[in-house]
Amino acid sequence: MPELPEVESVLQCLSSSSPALIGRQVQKVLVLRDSVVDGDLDTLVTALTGSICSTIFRHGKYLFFGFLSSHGTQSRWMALHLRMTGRLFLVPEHKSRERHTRFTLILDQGLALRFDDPRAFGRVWLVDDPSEVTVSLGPDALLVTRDCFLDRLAGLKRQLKPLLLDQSFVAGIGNIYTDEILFRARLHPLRISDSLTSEETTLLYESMHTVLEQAVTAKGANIDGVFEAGSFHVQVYGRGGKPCCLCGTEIMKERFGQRGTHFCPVCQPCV
DNA sequence: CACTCTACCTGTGCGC
DNA sequence: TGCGCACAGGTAGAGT
Repeated sequence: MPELPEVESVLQCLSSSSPALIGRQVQKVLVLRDSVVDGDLDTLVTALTGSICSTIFRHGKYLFFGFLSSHGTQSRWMALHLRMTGRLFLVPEHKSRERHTRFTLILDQGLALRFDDPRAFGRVWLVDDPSEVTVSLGPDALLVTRDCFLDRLAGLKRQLKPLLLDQSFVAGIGNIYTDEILFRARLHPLRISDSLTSEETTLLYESMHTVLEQAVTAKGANIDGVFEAGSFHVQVYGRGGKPCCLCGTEIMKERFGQRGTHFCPVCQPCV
């Protein structure tokens, strides 16, 4: 599932590819499944056709593509969320369609930006300004400073797992990295945020930062070979019943808040 | 405010 | 072999 590190990897791939996405003009918009577009489909197709991609950035798990109209400076933005199984590729135009391709921008120079998504949860939509989306998000989990993190934590009384998953607290962390962060911080997923000592709070921030930095460097997670994209090795996610890499105890898998949660009952004691 | 549940999707892997 | 079904999970929105 693409979380912050995987989305960052997509961004860096699109930004560094040559020939680049930036500067490409959209010749045609192919919508192969209508539900991929949130909002009015015709409006999006009309706005993007003929426009030129001028910038790309990421906030949490969201990607934003800036477009300039070919005749003026009016800018529109395409927001995109990969959800669980979405993938983005900049490909030669003749490879612009696969079995699960939902949406494609046919570009100049024989290129295409292709959005594949087997489970079809991912979405693209048009916004006048990215802030329409980011206003409801917390700061990016990779960029948030320790002081800002501690400020946002203060006064909250919430279970750590749902808190880290809450995109309005910090943006970018999903189910996999939540489990990895809490394992590294040696904190039980159901610990209440206001019960943490200041040392534990700092450890939580440092763990979040370290795990995300390492995963970005590794270009995403590698989960028992399921994900080919990255090489970040998970220590608890998907390892229920297997030995903890620190103490050898069996990793537990339980459902907390409708989500599979993996943790070591010894390294992450319930308090 | 904090939490729970449901809907949205479809490929995978299990039991029978 | 093949069928049915639980499961995976990010987000929105409604409910407790």
